[in-house]
Amino acid sequence: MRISAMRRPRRPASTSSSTRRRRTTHCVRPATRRGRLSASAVAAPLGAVSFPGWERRRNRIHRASFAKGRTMSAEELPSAYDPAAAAEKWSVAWAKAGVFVADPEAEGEPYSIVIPPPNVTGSLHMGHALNNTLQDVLIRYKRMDGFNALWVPGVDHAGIATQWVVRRQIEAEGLDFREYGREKFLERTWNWKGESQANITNQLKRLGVSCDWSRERFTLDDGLARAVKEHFCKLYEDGLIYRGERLINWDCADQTALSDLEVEHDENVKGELWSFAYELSEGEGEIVVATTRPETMLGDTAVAVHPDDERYKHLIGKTVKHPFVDREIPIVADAILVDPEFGTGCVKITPAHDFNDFEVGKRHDLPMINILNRDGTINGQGGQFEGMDVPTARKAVKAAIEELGLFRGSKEHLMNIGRSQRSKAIVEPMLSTQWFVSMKPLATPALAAVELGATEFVPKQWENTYYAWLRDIRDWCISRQLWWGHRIPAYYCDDCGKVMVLRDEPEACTGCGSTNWHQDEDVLDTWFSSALWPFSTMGWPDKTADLAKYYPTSVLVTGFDIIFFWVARMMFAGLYFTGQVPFKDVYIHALVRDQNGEKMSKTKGNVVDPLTVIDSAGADAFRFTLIAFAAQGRDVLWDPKRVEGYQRFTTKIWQALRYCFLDGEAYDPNAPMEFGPYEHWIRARTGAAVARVRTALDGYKFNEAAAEIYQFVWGEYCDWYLELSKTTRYSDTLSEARKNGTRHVLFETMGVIVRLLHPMMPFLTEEIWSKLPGTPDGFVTTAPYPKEADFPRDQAVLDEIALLQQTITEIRRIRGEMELSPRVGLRLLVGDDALLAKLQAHTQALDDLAGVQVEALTERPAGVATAVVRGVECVIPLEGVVDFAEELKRLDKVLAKSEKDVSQLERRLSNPKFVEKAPEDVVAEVKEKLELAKSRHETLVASRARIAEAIQ
RNA sequence: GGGCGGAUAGCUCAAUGGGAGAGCUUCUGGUUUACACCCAGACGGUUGGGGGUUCGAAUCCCUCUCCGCCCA
Repeated sequence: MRISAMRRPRRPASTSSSTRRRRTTHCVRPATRRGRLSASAVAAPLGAVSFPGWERRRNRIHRASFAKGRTMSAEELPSAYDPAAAAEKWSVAWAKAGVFVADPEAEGEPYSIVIPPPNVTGSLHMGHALNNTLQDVLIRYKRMDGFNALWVPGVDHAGIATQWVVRRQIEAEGLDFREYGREKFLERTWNWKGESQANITNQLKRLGVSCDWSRERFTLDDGLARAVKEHFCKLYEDGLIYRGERLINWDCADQTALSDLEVEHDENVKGELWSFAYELSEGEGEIVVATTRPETMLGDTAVAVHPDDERYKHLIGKTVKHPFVDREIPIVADAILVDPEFGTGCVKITPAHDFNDFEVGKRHDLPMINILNRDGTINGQGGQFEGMDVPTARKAVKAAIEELGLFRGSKEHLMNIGRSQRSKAIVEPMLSTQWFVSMKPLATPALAAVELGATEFVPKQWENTYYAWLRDIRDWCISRQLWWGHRIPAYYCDDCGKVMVLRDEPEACTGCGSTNWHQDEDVLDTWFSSALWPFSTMGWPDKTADLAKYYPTSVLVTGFDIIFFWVARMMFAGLYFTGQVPFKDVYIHALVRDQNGEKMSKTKGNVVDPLTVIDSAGADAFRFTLIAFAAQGRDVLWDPKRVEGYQRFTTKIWQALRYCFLDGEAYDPNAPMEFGPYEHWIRARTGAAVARVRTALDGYKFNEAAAEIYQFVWGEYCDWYLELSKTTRYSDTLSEARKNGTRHVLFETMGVIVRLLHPMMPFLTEEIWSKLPGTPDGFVTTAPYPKEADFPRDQAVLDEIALLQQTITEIRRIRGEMELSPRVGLRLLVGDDALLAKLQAHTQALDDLAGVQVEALTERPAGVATAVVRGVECVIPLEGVVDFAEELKRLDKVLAKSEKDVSQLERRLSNPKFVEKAPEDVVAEVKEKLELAKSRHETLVASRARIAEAIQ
């Protein structure tokens, strides 16, 4: 049964306070208010902003402002935060002031990061947004914390990826890529690079990153080209780069060699295991082999059997006849490759087109016959099949073999197909002359550096990935038959054929003196230049001030997908050329996926564009969302709802700021000020929050740092301190010094909040900082990061306010559960003098926040609701207000919970082994909990009995 | 074939051996103004299944199921 409506006067106990509040309110609402507000609303910058998501809201809020006519302070505060305007304003201001430009001569321990350079293939995706947000959090945190911080930005030419993009553009115009020509292509690609770089830079700036743009680099710029030449020449001189004919992965679409890492494998593709017979050259008989690639038989140079296989032992050393080309093929014994259990136990060997067969070829000194042209068609070695592409040749070979009667059956077979990561074309293993890096000597120190802890991965588990690759490393094919990239600094004499590897073009052949020479047409693998990034961007191979100050870098922030491609290669290049690891920490973050956990990709159409999110929610909310999602070792499943939530967080902060400014004019930082318990409390809580945020950031626990700030701002500062501050602000018994103290702490705490939050929400915090009174001039960007030691820890006041909070929460719960309107004024009768005294120190707060008047429990009214605070019974007289059957029901529910609490705690303590073996403090804690639970339970039982009695 | 990661409230995610939290959603009550993008309160869980270690397990070990990734 619902209570009868009983209007509760604002302050039942003291009507004076309510009139007083009105008076106070009048003080901050001068008669001229209306005129001022209209003017300021017209002048507000909001109208000029094109910001789709905020349009509706802004209009509404502005109408509300007109209607309400609130005055802030001497400086009118806009009624809503405008993220687009703030972003624009502060990006320009920071750039103009050069606050992110690092000075190696300046003081401060160095803290440096080099950006993982985005590819100039277009624009940035969510993964980049996450990656750069995390770096910005770190660099802003450290910069504020007194470090000499440098964050080097830049972009990567991304050879094959960019070439592919531009090639598609050319082909979309109906032109042939090869005919287009190298020179024209390069010109066009440079233009594209300019566009893409501008696009990326703009995106990064919109995100609010604090890179040092004066140091922006590009992997193909002059300085880095010099570094790459040095890299190549030094390794060559040291015998770690060689040119040789090896089996490589050939991309027939791009017509280039690829490294092992650039090949993706499609798993469990349905294919055909196709068998045919080779007839013995001499005598009767045949040997049956099976293959998934019948056309490769054109390059077969052996058939292998297991040496112990009785079926074929007698054939070892004999030959079979190739049906299409004039070639005798030996039958060899190979125990490593051949599994006698699989198929017929005979394996055709094509050393020039299969990695396993290549090894067999080396073991048995077999001829290696390349049957493919660069474009993937069959060459002259293929006889009658010359000129066909692979699929055509496959059909034709099968038909021809069937015609000869050598076909021996076919069955379905699941297999893996290698494809080019970029062109998606099927990769053909092919014998080819390329440049390689000897990896073993480079990998060893790179492994040791991580094993010994010179570089640490976070989370640590990624070190296993790194180890696994480096321990099983193969030589790195670095030449690419592309046009976009660093040209290999190798020169060939046209007369004597001498190979010269030089930092500068030769005047003449160093062998024969001829001036007829040509440079290698090929370019280097992109990662060959990226490997140098941490030091090439700082001026290496010169000895620069930047290198001296900022190298090795402090941390590399990147995704796990390029641990092999990039992280490992930077490690061995860094160690080889500088003798130092390139970074102390490697923070590996997750991939951003869509809500279904799928990788975002253009083909799936599930891509979320960072700029769209920034446009609708603002960079601050967007960044905060990414940070809150960035739990270690877990993928980020993008959820638009979360952005909305954090957008509301920005609003909440802004509204809190407006509250601080309510009588901002009255605040005087130089006037006398005193702090009350609430001021002492929030300052102690602030110190604790600062400590937690710092701990989280120091351990790369980005999501924890975000959660701590969110909880502190919303759950403590707004929900409690702001409400409690009203009791002081609107009081007419408290001194002006107390009120000034409250205003001071409101602003002071807001100042701490914006500094704590700045690395995550740079624009909002800078905007607020610029408006806060009592803060030093300058940007929050360069203000000191808060320290725990700045705030006194006052355990007594923490306990006092915790008690107040518990009491208020208990009463609110009773109100909620019994559906008592907040308008209904209640009395709270406390049955313990000590508790009563403590609560009476907060009568105003209990009235404002819980709507109760605190009194001693002298006589017990017939009908009450019961709250138990610290084991003490507090009753709320409810006669005529509430149905006691309801209260009985409610108490039964509470009792059930309380009983469960007690029995659980008792069970734990009744276990002698627990008391014996568990740490003392744990046992003591449980005992204490039990005492509390018991006394609470007893009180509740007694209360219930009294109510039951009253009903009868 | 080898390796790694994940499975926790309806949803998205936290919680590094001391009886599981947040946001969103849902439900109840509230606009006497910092904020309805708000406030107050409630509901919601055999932490994928099974076994083990331990006084005590979401957490450590084994095993099974499902999902994702890397390598060969």
